[in-house]
Amino acid sequence: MVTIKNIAEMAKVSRTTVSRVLNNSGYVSEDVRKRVEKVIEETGYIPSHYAKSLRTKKTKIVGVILPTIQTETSNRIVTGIGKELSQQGYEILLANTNLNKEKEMEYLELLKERRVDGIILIATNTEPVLVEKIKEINIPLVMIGQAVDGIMSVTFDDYHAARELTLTFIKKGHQDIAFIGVDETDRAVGYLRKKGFLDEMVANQLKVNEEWMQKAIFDIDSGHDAMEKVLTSASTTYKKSIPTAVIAVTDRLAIGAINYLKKQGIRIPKDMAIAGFGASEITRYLDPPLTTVDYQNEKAGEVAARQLYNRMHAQKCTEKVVLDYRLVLRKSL
Amino acid sequence: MVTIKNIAEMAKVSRTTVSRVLNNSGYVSEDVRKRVEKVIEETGYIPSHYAKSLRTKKTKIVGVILPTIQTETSNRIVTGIGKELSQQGYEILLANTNLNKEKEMEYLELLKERRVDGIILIATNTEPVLVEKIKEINIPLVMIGQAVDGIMSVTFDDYHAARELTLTFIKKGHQDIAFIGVDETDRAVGYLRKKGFLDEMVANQLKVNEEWMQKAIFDIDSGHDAMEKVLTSASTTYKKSIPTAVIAVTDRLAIGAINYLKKQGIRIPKDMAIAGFGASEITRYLDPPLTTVDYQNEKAGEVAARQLYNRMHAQKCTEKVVLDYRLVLRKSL
DNA sequence: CTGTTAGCGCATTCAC
DNA sequence: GTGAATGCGCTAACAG
Repeated sequence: MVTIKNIAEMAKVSRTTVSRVLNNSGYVSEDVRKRVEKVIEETGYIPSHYAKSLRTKKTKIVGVILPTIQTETSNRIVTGIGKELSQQGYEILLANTNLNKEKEMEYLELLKERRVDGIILIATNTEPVLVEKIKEINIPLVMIGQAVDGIMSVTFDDYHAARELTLTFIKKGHQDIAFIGVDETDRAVGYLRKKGFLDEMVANQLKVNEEWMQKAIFDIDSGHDAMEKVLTSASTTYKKSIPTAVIAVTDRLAIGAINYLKKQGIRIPKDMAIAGFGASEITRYLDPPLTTVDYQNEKAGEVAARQLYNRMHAQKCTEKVVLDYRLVLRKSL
Repeated sequence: MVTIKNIAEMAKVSRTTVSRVLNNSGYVSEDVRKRVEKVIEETGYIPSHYAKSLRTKKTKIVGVILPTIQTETSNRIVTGIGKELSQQGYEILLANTNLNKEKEMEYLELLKERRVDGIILIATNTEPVLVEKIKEINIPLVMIGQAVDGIMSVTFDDYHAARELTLTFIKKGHQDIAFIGVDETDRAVGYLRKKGFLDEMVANQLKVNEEWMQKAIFDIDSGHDAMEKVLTSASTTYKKSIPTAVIAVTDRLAIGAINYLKKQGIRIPKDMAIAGFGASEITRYLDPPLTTVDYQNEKAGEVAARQLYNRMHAQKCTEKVVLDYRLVLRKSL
């Protein structure tokens, strides 16, 4: 492997000079520069970035911890991060936990070991141990999707999105609305979206039937099963009534629910209106197209990256950014 | 930042000894080890990986170059790579070209600069400049999705998958089959899948109507438009006939096509049978469920990672692996 | 404008 | 078992 030393010898200059032309720093006369560049060209020399890092204390690497790469949300966020960061000459070290919470902690250590300049954490939980660890490793970090005191974050306005979506249902005349949620340890998706729904119902003097509130996990089939439970529970209670609408906290859950509804011959939106969250691409092509909430995930990634960049360069930067959302009203409602 | 030197001083041993306990190498007496470990624990010392790399010439990082992270295919491949590699203590440096071919070359240089131990390239083309660059940088590399002489690769059996899928259509009685492809510079998806289709048609003495062979790009709407062209061209020719089936080279294209068909009131599969490639999750939940080809992308990622690992450790490893596929027959056919 | 010197944090001889 | 010495490839004072 050819090094800066070799180049220096071949060009009959000092290593410092080579370093100077490499980094365009300091003054180098035109002919010396030419000479050095020629040698570099000939040898195909490419400087070692980590040797440089050892000196400069900057790796120009940002670690991105995510729960799974297999969702559109993650994809878009990572795309956004990548676009923004690559412009600044940073690369991304991928840390995919595959939904394993323990790995989140491990990766935090690992990224510290790698001396990444910053970390972006696409979070699914806000447990104290995690928060503690984050503060312990002491690396600029911004969290996406969940907000925690003392940690920079970019979040979505889950609460108000849920409220507005619910209100839209109500305005359309729906009073009996079912809800498919997820565990509340996911504060953003599990807790806030549910709270938004409930608060808006109450604000409109509407009761919520406990049996129509189902909890699912993050996959399509789970949405199917939750929908089934809503309808079968309805038929076994004294009320014998059925909701006229259902809100699912993710598009995938909504897709699962739709699947069940279609199997039962329940027409959408005539017999049952439905909506999801996330604006995944496919929702536009469903039959009928699904009403959903667009959070502009890619933008979230960009914003987070920019926040991190500012933080890494000790510029002023707000602690918390809450991103806007956009209701995407389609035929399913 | 606390370093190995500090630890050594605090534990009243030499740096060498600290290094020994860190790497479990050489002999260290039990009490000295305890002492050192205690100091490490107290200080929260985490060794610098890149300083280590400078000495060992191993970064334990693998670069993954991909055209886009926004497709299920990529996701699954990356997931597979990640699972396999993390077991071996490697991390992934993400290089997302966002479908920009020039960036492919840039990233190759960049990864060289970062001194990654190996590279996995999810390729969309096999242009000579790219191949040349790959050989020039001289880093263990395995390509996924495309095969090139002299480069290790993991590919899918696109040709035979296309043939078998086509044969399945024919056996169901279809003779007039349309085809939605992509540009042939993508040898695997564009060229091989098309060739498989054509060869199988010919092998069964079936003619292919030129106007039913449409070329699209990689998005859903493009599938919609291609389908439209197939049907409108059909109605303007002297034949006045319409195909009874259509094969799209990706699931997304198929979804777009289905969208158009439904708008036109054409029933699937009664009036028009259809199939795609890729086995994306959603195909299972479409109405009707879409027949497709499962390439086991995650496995491809794993295999590629294992191949790369072997290559990096100078073990014997086959140059080219061709993965099996599986037809997923569903109601759309 | 250019070279000398020094050292980043670590692993690896080679002595003892 | 342990330590001293050395150098990986690079940048950053500091002279000149």
